[in-house]
Amino acid sequence: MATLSFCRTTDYALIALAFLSERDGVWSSQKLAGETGLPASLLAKILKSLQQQGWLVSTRGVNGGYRLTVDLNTVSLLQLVTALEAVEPCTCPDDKTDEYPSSPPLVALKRRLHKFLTEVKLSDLVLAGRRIDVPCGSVRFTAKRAATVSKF
Amino acid sequence: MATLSFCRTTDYALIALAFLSERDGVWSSQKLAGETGLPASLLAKILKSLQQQGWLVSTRGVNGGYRLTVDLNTVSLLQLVTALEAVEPCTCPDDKTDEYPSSPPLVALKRRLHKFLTEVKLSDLVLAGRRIDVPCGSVRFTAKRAATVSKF
DNA sequence: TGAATTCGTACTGCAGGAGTCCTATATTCC
DNA sequence: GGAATATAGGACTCCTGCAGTACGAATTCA
Repeated sequence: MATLSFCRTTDYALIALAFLSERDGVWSSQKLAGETGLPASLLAKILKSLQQQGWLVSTRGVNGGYRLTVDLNTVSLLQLVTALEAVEPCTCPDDKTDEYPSSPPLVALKRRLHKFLTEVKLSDLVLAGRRIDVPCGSVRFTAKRAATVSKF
Repeated sequence: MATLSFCRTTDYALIALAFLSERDGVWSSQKLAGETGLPASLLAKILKSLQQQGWLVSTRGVNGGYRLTVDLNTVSLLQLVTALEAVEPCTCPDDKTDEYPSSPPLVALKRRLHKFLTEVKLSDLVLAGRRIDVPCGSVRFTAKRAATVSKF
């Protein structure tokens, strides 16, 4: 189902960006996968997307790889999510691309979520993670797919 | 893709609940579908889920249907999302059901999202929608599927 | 009692996306 | 120049959300 969730792609991207932000230099997708424990195939795809966004610079060939070129303090969660999907920021909610009626409560929901995603910067998550102030009370989404369990 | 999105199920549920909260009486899924413009087949399934949550009471037979029995002020967005999926609230983030490492930034993200989802009550969305204070600046998720466009 | 209505459940099909894999291209080093 | 390495880009498979349909069970009403 996953009615609301961050999927693996977002998770992996966040992990990779956090890793790179704390380490200088060039990292190949293979090495990055080894260090972070993420599946290499998907990580490669994600890194390519991030490079296309201009957040990473890629170098081919021997000793090549990716290097972080953006300040995570300037990147919002919305930008990350947008970068990784077929998502477009919308300037006006009353456009007609929605197939089913965009009812008022739905619009209100959009606005809230937009605000939330915009306000959270990736650096916030990295720094918060470093502080390890992690009490219980988080959320876990359980997918039905055996190997896909955590959704965000 | 849909890395982060409310899917149709959540949207439809919200629309249906908002509709019922502003109208008293019993509504069959057929009538509700007619009034809201939602597909009857999926709406019927959603209503059943909501009934199983105890938010609606169902009556069979002629003049049967569903009736809202919960105060939307007491229902959070998290509860709605949870009710509609194979989602379990998690009491401790370090359980071992996650297949990939739950890195610190990821945990921080979970906490933020959990907080957001918990704080937004369904009544907030209904009331906000009624005020029609809807300036531009919302978000639109564009799926590739032709008839599926808006994701939340 | 029987007909009409409505929920409950199961089954099916389709489309799109997540995730994997394979090949082509670019770069470095010997 | 050739081998090794790494990104670039596509093609492919599988899963699942969405939707439709059909039949059975429960309830009302004539």
